[in-house]
Amino acid sequence: MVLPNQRHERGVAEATLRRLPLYHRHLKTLLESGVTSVSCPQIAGELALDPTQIRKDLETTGVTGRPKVGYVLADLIAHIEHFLGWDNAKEAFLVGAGSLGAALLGYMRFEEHGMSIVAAFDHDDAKVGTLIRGKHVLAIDKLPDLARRMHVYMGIITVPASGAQDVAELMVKGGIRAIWNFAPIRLRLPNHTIVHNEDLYCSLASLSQKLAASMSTETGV
Amino acid sequence: MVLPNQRHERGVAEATLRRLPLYHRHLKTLLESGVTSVSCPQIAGELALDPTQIRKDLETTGVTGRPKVGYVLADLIAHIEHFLGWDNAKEAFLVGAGSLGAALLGYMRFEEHGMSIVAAFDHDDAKVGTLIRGKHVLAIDKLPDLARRMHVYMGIITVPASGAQDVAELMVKGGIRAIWNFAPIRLRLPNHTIVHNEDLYCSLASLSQKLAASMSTETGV
DNA sequence: TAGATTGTTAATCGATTAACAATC
DNA sequence: TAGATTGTTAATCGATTAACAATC
Repeated sequence: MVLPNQRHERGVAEATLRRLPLYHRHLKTLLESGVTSVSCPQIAGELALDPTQIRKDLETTGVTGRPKVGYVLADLIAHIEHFLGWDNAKEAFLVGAGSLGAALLGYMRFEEHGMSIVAAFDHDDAKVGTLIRGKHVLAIDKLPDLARRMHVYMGIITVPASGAQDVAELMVKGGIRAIWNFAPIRLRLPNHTIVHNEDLYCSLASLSQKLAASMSTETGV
Repeated sequence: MVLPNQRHERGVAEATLRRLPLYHRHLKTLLESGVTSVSCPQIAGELALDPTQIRKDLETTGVTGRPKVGYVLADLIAHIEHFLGWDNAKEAFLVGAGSLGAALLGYMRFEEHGMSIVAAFDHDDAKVGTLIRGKHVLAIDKLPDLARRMHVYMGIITVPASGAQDVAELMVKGGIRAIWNFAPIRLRLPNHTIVHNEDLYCSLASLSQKLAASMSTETGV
């Protein structure tokens, strides 16, 4: 039997974490258009979602609103950004300067979303020492030391599946705690490491199944 | 009140659709190593998942096994591939030949996962007419006609958010039914269109929140 | 046969949705 | 005040997990 542990705060629902950025993006556009306050039913109408669900989601960020009025827009945005850690961007190392890695290195606006890629790593000597999208490419074996010295806690893996486990272990060795893994493989890491898998094949599966189902169901239309 | 409709088959759980590729990948490696049959408890042990959940997931593909023995490996793989539509790869058009688009064009093995990218589209005249990763880049306005003539039903959007809605509407106009959207924006499309959003900012949110939470919780360790 | 695993039904759990009092 | 919206509690829904009979 597991005793309740005060330290071990109840994790936030994954679904909520994935909806908050949606609200955030919409609220930012509202802010730009000069709006100063907003209500859940309003957001719900504009995003075609359920107002109660939105209220529950916003509640997790700790923001409070006023009946009849709604929320102060700037306040709401600030709460979401703080809750997601976006107001304090974490530096990240990216490993695997291939085409996908290069694309991510060039992604603008990760800074506004809690992450700043400060360097890339690759095992290819031809790439080491060069700049890709303005970011230095370093040799992989430098990673653990550098991560520790620079206090980098976030890593992105964009190497092929075959090399991902080794890269992940180097990251953990360097004290990295959160890994965004784009390699199509399940990493085996210590439990305290936070891993988010961005497995495109898994993602594609739901789309292809639904399309296949829709193609086979139709007989006439 | 909604009457039960035999045509409208109950949708498969999204979570199941996302786990099937995991099993598939693992089973393929088992197949390569010469294994011919496999049981749920075995898979569960190797992937650190629950055996009952795996059995339920496999059940949705329609495969049947034998008590005590398990499933015939080749049979199981074939059922997953058929269920996901991977045994009959759909042709796809990709719009937005930027760095992310180019990375996807170069992705090997989409063919084994139900999708074959046959051409790319871009509004940049400098790119139109060239080859990227061996795929022709065409002018965007050619898309609807070509999609209809070639019977292409799947589209991938890798343009910036500002252009995504227009691209999506062109796709729908061309008869495309399933869209894999990498642009960070919610598309407004007819209900019959299947959309899968691959919003990296939303995805990053869960990772950054968990990291931020873990950084703030620790006082000593 | 004994034992392990499938197939299936029931129980649990968590997230979504509904209901409603408090309040501005 | 009347009406709309928040905050919160209860009900519903669906997915996960457990239980167990059938079977090889």
